[in-house]
Amino acid sequence: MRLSEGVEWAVHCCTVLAALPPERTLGAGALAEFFEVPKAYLAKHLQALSQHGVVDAVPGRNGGYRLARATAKITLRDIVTAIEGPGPCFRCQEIRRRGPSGQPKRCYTAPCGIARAMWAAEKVYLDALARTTLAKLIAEAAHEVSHEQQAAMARWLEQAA
Amino acid sequence: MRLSEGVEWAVHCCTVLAALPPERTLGAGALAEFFEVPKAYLAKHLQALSQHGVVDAVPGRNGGYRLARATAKITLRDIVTAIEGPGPCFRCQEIRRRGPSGQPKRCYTAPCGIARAMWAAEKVYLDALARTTLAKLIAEAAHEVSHEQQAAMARWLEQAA
DNA sequence: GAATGGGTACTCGGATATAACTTGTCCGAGTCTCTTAGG
DNA sequence: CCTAAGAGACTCGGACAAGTTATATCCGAGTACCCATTC
Repeated sequence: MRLSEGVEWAVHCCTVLAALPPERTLGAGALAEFFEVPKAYLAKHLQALSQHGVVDAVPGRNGGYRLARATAKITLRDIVTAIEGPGPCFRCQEIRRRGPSGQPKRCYTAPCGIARAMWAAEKVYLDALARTTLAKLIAEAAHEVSHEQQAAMARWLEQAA
Repeated sequence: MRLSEGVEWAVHCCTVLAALPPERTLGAGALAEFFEVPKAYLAKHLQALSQHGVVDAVPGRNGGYRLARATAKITLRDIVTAIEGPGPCFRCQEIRRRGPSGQPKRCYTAPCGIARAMWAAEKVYLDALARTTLAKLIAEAAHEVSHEQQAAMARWLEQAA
């Protein structure tokens, strides 16, 4: 089990977008330059965020991306789900039905207990992600990141305007 | 993010091994027949379980696998970790250091807040898996599975002896 | 009849191909801006 | 001077390859059993 590195990219991009003045946007190219990642591939992930309503995409010359709603309303779960897809990590293949001691399908009404346990753990995981808002992440970072770097980021945002 | 289907195979195999009389073993071939899965590939996963101390492998003619300890001492976390590997799902690439506003490495002492949040969620997930013992799964299944199927499984275990 | 040595059959274990998915790239559709020509 | 039309440039969006991991397979090493031979 391994998450796509696109998740890390997406979350970081959202924190940068959160620093923008209202209505301003930032293009995939600018974000790719900011993080030194392949532009086209980052664009793919931003596209996923856009399709899931995490960010808004503005087409046209001065277009780009901006957060679709307030940082307090965006959670890590939203971003992870957008990048990784909605399906559960554990896919029950119902192998209990197969083999010599398997029974007809009608005998299996409830989901397999193993699958239920795995899904319950996944729910706990996603709930934990849902409790972490983008606003909380940014507030934490504000205390930890040096003023120097925050200034450097502000300067970069200006020149990228 | 997607778990290997080997996880499902491994857990089901453990429940079958738990039904064996003490000291009896079951080979990879028998388990593969029971679940109608490719024998060689299942063997690979059983090998992983063996290396992580979940099951014991007995070589030789009447050899095979048996649980390494009591079902109450084996958790879903043990099995998932054995199959999927020990590393975290989220691998922080430290992209915060990169790009035009990145700072020298010494400026980043604590792990990235994003990574901390992701890892905290993973810990919750693994803790949930660790609370689900094999004994609990089997006890639940005993109430749900029909007596007919339990008898079929017992018969199969006899003829596989 | 009992013991022993060897052959055989069955087991696990790791090294080896194939398939699927993640990663990475490219080009087309659409939109805003700037320029320029005309009124 | 103001307006408006058109070209241009920059944006997102989906379609198209390459690399890596998961899937599937095979063959070798080792062990216990079975049987024949011998005492």
